Amino acid sequence: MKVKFELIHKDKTTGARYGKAIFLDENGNVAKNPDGTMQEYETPMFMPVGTQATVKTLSPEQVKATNPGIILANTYHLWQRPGADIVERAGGLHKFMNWHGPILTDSGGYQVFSLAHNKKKDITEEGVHFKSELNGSKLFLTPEESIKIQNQLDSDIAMSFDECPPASADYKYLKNSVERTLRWAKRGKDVHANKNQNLFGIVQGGPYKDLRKWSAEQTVALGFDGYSIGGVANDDECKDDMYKAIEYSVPHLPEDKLRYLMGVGEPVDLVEGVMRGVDIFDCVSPTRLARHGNALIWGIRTTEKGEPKEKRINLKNAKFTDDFTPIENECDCYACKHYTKAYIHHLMKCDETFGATLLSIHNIRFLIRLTEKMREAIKNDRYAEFREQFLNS
RNA sequence: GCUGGAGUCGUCUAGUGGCUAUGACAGCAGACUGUAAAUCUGCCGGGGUUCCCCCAUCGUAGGUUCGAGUCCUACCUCCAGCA
Repeated sequence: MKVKFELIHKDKTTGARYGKAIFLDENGNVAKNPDGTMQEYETPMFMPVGTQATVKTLSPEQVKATNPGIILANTYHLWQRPGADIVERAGGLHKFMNWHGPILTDSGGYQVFSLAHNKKKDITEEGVHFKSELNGSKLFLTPEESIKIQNQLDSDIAMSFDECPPASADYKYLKNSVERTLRWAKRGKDVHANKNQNLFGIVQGGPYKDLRKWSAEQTVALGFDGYSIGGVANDDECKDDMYKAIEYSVPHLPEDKLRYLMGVGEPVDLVEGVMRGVDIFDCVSPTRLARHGNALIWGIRTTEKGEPKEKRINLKNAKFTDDFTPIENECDCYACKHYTKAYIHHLMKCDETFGATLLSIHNIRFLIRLTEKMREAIKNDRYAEFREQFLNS
């Protein structure tokens, strides 16, 4: 299903975008979900991550109840297990994992950063050598292979295979890397064969204005169904560098295509990203924080480095033993409507999976509610005010 | 009552004459941004000026020894077997 981005309203003072990602069937009509609802999803949007074809600890029904649009899965991990052939024989990723909404597959580009780096420098022009984290065997992933796998997985949106360089990479390294990522994008596009699948390009270039501009312009020149901004929020990258990366990329991206800020999911970064023209985000943080006992709560705190960061509570802390109130009174999620902090504390102390489930539901719903509030603010041309309020909460 | 065995942090445990008493669990906190993450890190006898220092400590009390959780004696407690 081809995706079309409809830009509905731009906030008058900030330029933040409210729109819809609309998935079209072969006839160009809005596609329908099995339950009869239209396959169109409002932006700004937060996409929950289901790396191994499951949002960890949640059933598809539980994911759906958080009201998400698109969800993610990962090419590298599904390539390794169970293998693209198996998913294809299962009838594609949607059928395999029983998720009938849109799915975006990351290309494995992030694994170039998280798995290949810090081992050996094994990134070549041809592709990337991995040492399997499962059994140590040698793996080789190329742009062509990544796209072919994604074609087989039959996700709705495939991502170009890019290098996601560490935040510590210097200008010279980044320049080479950005140029290679562009060549990889072209190679991937050339073999992309799934007519029902969209292919997104990725802008790289670290915090450098000229590299981001060049990367964006060249990637757009190749022509993709949507564009993402990559290489942010790695290592100890400071917020300023992330915001620069967005500011230097966005002006060179077309207005009528989705803009995806990859891997970003701190509430403050969503708010800042949207102000700078980003439409969609994904992040593992709500589900990972959940498994580690943390619940996102409304507001901002300041880190030791002086940067704004999400507020959260650790339900494993002893002080919640007898706290019989919900995580957030005003939250409409399943966990907040039916369970107390004391109960979730108890589950986490006992290592009961249901604790992680409840916290995952809350954290995902928290971010999606945040995007819902952002949309309302944009529609009413009150985004600057909303942001101000959020940052001072 | 007799014989044998055993007592080490909240719990279990390593230790068999030599530097700072081991590890696990529990407990208390912290970290986490396109998931090698239901993981990782720190603390975990007491006190202080807490990257350092002082004091205490292997059931209790003595003893042997330059040096004892470790060897000896007595006692206490527990376990097993026998009465």
